Amino acid sequence: MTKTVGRPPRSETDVLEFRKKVSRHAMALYRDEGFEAVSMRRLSKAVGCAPTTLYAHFQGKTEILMLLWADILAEMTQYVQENLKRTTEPTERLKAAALAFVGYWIDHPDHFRLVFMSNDVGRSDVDSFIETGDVQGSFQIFADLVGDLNPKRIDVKFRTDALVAGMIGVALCSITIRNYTWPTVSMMTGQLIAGVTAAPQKSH
Amino acid sequence: MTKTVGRPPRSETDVLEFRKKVSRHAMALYRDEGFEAVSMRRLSKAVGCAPTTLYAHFQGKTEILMLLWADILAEMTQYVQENLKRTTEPTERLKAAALAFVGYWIDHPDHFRLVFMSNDVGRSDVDSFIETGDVQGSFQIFADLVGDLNPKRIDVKFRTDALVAGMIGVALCSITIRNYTWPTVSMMTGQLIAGVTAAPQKSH
DNA sequence: ATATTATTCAATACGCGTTCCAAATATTTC
DNA sequence: GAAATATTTGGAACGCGTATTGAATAATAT
Repeated sequence: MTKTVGRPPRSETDVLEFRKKVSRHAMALYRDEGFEAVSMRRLSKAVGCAPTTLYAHFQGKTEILMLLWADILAEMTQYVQENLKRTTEPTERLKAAALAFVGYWIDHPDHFRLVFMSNDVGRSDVDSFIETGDVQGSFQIFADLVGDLNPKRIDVKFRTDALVAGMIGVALCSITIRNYTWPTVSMMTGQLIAGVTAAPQKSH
Repeated sequence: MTKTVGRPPRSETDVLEFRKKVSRHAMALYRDEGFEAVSMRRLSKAVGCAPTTLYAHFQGKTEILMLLWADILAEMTQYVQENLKRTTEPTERLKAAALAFVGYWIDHPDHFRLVFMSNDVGRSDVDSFIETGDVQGSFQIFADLVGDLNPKRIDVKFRTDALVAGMIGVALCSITIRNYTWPTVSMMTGQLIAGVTAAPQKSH
């Protein structure tokens, strides 16, 4: 409102522009040279600013890594969609999607780490304003499949979320606890789906 | 067989002794001062050796952190056992155990990170000879509960593993993706259990 | 132009995981 | 003792995430 003397703060568009630039370079670094190439020093060099400047725009590396989520989640979603069996049989479709989902992460453990293991566990007081829309979007496909499976649309939201969390767990376990003899991904995934298709929970 | 001249390699007992010593100090550091206190430099100081010596006995920090798994898993198992409802109703017992399991990790995110998020994802070529017995042991309680639930003991092993992986996924999601509005832990866990109690999978 | 304010910058620092290397030490056989 | 071998050590180095600080620079109102 009131005009003040001196240089004005960053304009909204400037902020977004810079964030977009950082995002682009971080993505390029990650795609071309892998996870470890995305360091604050190298990234700042690519962007063309001082390392400290990054900290004026982001509260830490974690927030920058989140810029890469959207791309990976989009790629994963596309992969899942390609692997949808051409059946109309709902259970078959859901199973195919689930297998593709878990398979994608197991085939790309670096991507998995980026999305699910790069948060600062413990420091939950920091208000990280992530674009949760990305996450929501990539889960939507499963919500649809679960919905198709259950025309009455009972408990679709939390059945879907439980399935997704379960699949992420299967991926995590398969990736990180490698010397334990886990059942096949197919078997464990089938088990999760059995839960989704089960009768509604009695809310007591 | 043939005696060779010169100093012999470390004796088996010496190796074990040193590993035990490192384990003790790592544990003390972690319990007393938290995750970030367990650094190679501080740990070596506590042990009383040079930092580089640790690398002669372990292939990296990850292998040292694994020494802490057993303790945490034991504590978690005990917590689960304490929270077993006094019911004999199998489903109730399993549900109580599952809720305790997930709750433990959510209440101790640092422990969760230590056990499930400190592996070097991607470097799977390294043959990490972890004591998988620890993991096996802490899952056994669930195998028992699942077995009680299903007297015919059909698919107990992979039903249990799927449940455990699912619960770990629920914990991971609740811990790391905090701004997404997940259903309650109770609801998601109930969903997983529904899968365990479902009819056997048709193996096709 | 000048004062004022916001932002960027370079430099420095800390501790981190990890690697390399030459010097020192320990333990054995001869 | 000497020679041989295994291990430990200290020191330095690299790049890392992050924080601080004071100087430089940019953009505005007057």
